[in-house]
Amino acid sequence: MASEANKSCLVQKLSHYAELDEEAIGHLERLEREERSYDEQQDIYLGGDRRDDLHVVKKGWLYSYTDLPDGRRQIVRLHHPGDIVGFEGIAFHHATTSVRAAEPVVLCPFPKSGLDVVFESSPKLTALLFTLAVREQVIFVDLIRAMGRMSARERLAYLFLNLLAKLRITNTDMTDTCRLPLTQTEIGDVLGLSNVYVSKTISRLENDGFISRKDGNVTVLREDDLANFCDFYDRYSDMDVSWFPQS
Amino acid sequence: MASEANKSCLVQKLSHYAELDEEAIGHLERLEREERSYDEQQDIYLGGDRRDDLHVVKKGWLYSYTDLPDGRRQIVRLHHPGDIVGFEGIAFHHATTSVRAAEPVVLCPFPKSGLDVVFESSPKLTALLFTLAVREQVIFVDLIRAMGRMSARERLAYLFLNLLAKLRITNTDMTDTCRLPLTQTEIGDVLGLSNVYVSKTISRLENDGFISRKDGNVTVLREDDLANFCDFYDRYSDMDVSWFPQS
DNA sequence: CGTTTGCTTGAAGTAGGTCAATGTGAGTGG
DNA sequence: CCACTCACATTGACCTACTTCAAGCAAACG
Repeated sequence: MASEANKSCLVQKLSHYAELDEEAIGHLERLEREERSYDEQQDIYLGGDRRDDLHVVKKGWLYSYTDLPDGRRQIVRLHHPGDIVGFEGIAFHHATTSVRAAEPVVLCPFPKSGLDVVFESSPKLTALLFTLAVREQVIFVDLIRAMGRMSARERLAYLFLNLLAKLRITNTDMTDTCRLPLTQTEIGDVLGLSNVYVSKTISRLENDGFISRKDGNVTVLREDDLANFCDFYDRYSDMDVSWFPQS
Repeated sequence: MASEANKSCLVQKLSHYAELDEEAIGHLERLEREERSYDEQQDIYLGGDRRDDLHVVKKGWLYSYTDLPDGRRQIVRLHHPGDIVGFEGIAFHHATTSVRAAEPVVLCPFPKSGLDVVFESSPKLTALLFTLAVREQVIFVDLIRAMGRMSARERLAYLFLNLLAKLRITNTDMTDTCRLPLTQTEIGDVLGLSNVYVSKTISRLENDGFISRKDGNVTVLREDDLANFCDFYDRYSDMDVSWFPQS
């Protein structure tokens, strides 16, 4: 169906970790049958909503966030093409976070039951999804570590490196530059900082020659130094798939 | 095998969410065949270690933590009886965190392959474990929210409430008091605070009549007020298990 | 071409950190 | 049973990384 060039991001991402047969690929492509577009800053759903479907991200960045009663906000996860949004809906009847488009996006909604089919027919895909869920936990742990014990400078370094590592999985041609369609207020809400201090700290990182900025793109200039500086581990490139069932 | 009274904590915990048949229970009990004791402050394993087995907690509290190169430490997870420790080992060859006993503990080690058996023979148990992995993500998200956007006072309130909610699952007779076998330095390392400020903040919470302390126990005096104060959600009591396969 | 939205920069305020002294059991050895 | 120690908790004084407030600016947009 899909040409090699614009192969589904989801398939592309999952294939990075395990070889999938025709049947498994068929299952995945069926999850992306329907398409829906959303405007920049539009909420896809809100925390507390009753949820029955998940989404595959086809295009654009979005994020999951929660508001505190008094208006403080925390962004807890950035979503990129190939990600599945709304997995938490499997464990709870109601959404625990809200999801918003950071820029114009295209999503493919599919019902929870679409996953049942995957679980029942492909042990290998089940193992992979399970592994991804566990990997996600590790990424949260890294963020907790950054927010609990690192300075603003280190947290920003962590954010940039993590973005690069993640995006490289689906953009194999990517080098050290990536688009950053987030306001500084949003970046602050990811890292638990104020927009003002994000601005000051990014400027300092730039002056010190660690990164550079141009037209909403960030370039990481001294990746090794930065990784060392914030003790960064790439959680995307190698996972243990040796125990997966054959099919 | 086990009498009703000292039924396995793992079985007890999982049974809270879904009815398990004899066979499934048998699988779980097999995971707790072997027992091993550890002293207070002893490390079970260290981040970076090659890991081939997981552990069921039989007795005592332990925690997962990571050190930064310069000695700062972040505790990322508290483990209690009935928890499975080391799930992350499924996604990576090497441990991503270290695990240490907060007090004398008893663990039941079992090989990764013990899980394979579960996956292959019980779809229902697989679904449950998957759901628990997702639920764990939500709990991490709550912690990220607390660390990113809440004051020390709110974070401590969150910690106490979360502990109560979690422990009530396996201790059905528990009311509003729980043991707290952690030093204030350890509590600080959980919440991203210094030991000194933990001391000051807990004292304030006590003076204000929210909690009381006695012999290493904490009592939550005004649970509703506290929950309101830190916008707490109990993630333990109700999960969506409606979609689970029948067996 | 005015309005809005986001970035920058500076000045002033504060939550929480660090340092240091003192207190207080719990365990240990004599 | 007492002295000694050691690990923790407490408390106060001082410090700083961050926040908040506020003003000015630039780019995007109707």
